[in-house]
Amino acid sequence: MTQNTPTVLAPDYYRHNFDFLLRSVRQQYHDLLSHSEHWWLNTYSRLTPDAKQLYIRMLSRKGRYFRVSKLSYPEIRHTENAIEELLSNKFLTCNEANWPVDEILDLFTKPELLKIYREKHSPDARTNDQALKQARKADLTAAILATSPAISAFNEPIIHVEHQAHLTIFLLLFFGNQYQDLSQFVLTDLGLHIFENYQVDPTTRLFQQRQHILEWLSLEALAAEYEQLSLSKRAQATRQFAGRLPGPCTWPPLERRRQRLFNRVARDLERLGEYDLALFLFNHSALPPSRERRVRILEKLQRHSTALAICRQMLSAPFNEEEAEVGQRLAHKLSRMLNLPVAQAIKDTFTLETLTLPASGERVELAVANHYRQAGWRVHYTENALICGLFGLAFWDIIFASVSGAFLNPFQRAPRDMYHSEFSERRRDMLTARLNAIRTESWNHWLAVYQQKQGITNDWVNWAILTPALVEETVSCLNGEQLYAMLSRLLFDPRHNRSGQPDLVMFKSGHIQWVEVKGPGDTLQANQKRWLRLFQQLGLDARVNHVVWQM
DNA sequence: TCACTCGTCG
DNA sequence: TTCACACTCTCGA
DNA sequence: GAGAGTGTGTCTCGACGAGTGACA
Ligand SMILES: [Mn+2]
Ligand SMILES: [Mn+2]
Repeated sequence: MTQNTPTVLAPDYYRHNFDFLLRSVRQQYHDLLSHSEHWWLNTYSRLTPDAKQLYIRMLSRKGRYFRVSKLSYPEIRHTENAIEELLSNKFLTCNEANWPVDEILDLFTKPELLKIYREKHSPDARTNDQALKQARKADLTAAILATSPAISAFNEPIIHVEHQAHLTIFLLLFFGNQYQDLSQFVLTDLGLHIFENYQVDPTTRLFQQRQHILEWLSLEALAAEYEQLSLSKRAQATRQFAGRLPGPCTWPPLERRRQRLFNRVARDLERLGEYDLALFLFNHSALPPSRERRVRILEKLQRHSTALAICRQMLSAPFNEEEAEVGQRLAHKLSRMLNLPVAQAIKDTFTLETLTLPASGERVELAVANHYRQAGWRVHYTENALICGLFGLAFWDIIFASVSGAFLNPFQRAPRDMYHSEFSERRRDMLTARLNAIRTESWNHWLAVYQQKQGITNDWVNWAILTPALVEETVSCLNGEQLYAMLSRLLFDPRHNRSGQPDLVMFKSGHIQWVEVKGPGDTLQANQKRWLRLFQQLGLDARVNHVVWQM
């Protein structure tokens, strides 16, 4: 953990990163880019370094509007000239009459807004003036907005950065997601994020058609719009939004996203009591919890036998373990209502123990950890980091193996198909061989992989929690059969089985014990029960400690 | 005056 | 772009 | 007491500084 490595970057580092992004996308997606995007690329390439850099600086900042006085960078020599150049190339616009005044008012500080306000008002309106000085910035903005001021009222040129949408598309094409951006480059250069040196596949593209790009963006825009709208919790607006949801997509990744949005909207409609429309939307989604929600709505509507039929589907072809269990519970409940025979549900028999601890104000998990330390245990508060970490070490080379379409850029923490069934299917032989080697204890390179890969970003490994001593002690306490079973469970459903691992793991005289801590009012979650059941089957010591604070 | 948030930047 | 917990409410063993 | 529903606090890369607004 040595952070004192002051990496010094060239003053124009961000231009090189930006150029790299543009070059990569042009190479890979040349034929899918629009005329406008090609024009943008070509125009950009002819700009002077100063103009390029100022443009990138603006693209990297928040918002679309800027005050010229707020654009000052030591590495850009002649800002005024750069602005002129960008204006004449249509990369910037200046002081247009139809701009939204509220967005521009946000660029000014409260004292500046007060000055603008006073210039527009005669000085005899003193009473109001005093009130505004005390007011919040938002109120002041509203007061100025009410006077519908012209752009000239700001006494300073305002500029607008153009073609932000092109950058959004380029980032999407490059990263293949919505959350990584230009800052990823500098974080990597500084060594804050280190990625595995896997083989990037330049032949496989995420997007095959222009249409997919456009659908992706419009779906994201729709989802973002809904995010805002859903805060209002109004039935009328939500119903209207539902009418604007798009039809099916042929491309699976898009279709998944579309169904996620359907589930979100349908869930809100259900909360608002709009059961028919909610049912309709859930019907168009195969993603959990679509079937569960349909059953619950049908139950509320007293349509018990229809609900039971959906339960049967959940049980015969469950999407995951969670859905199977929920289906079981709901089927049980509905069968009783319909006077059908029901099988007695099997109860869990976990080791439960109540601990009475002095109230200390610290996290309940830490209090329990200290309790066990006093009894001579070496305790680690790991939650999901331990077994997930072992998974990451055991399969490191397979996770980052070169599989077509798995790696699109150098900044991935997992292959694209990590959380889909394709991950196992396409690496079956390698995974089976590794799993068997672990089962027979002939693969035992946990620490070697740890030393070799320490610090490299892997979606499965949290290096801060997973220490070498923890790895060593854990694998020495578990036999091959137990490790095999745990890793198989993660591999069976990497997306859902990642979570629910016990809070604490502890060691004493060659013995390993897992403890799930439950504070007052907390109970075991379904995913936690599933891991505890596996520990039980494997003959491992796992217990649930309920904590009562001592008064 | 001071704690806190937010945006910026390497 | 989660995951686990805190808190509340409602049933039905 | 279990199950269900809803909401919240964490994750954020971290240093830094301007601005804000609640306090005296
Ligand atoms: Mn926990
Ligand atoms: Mn816990």
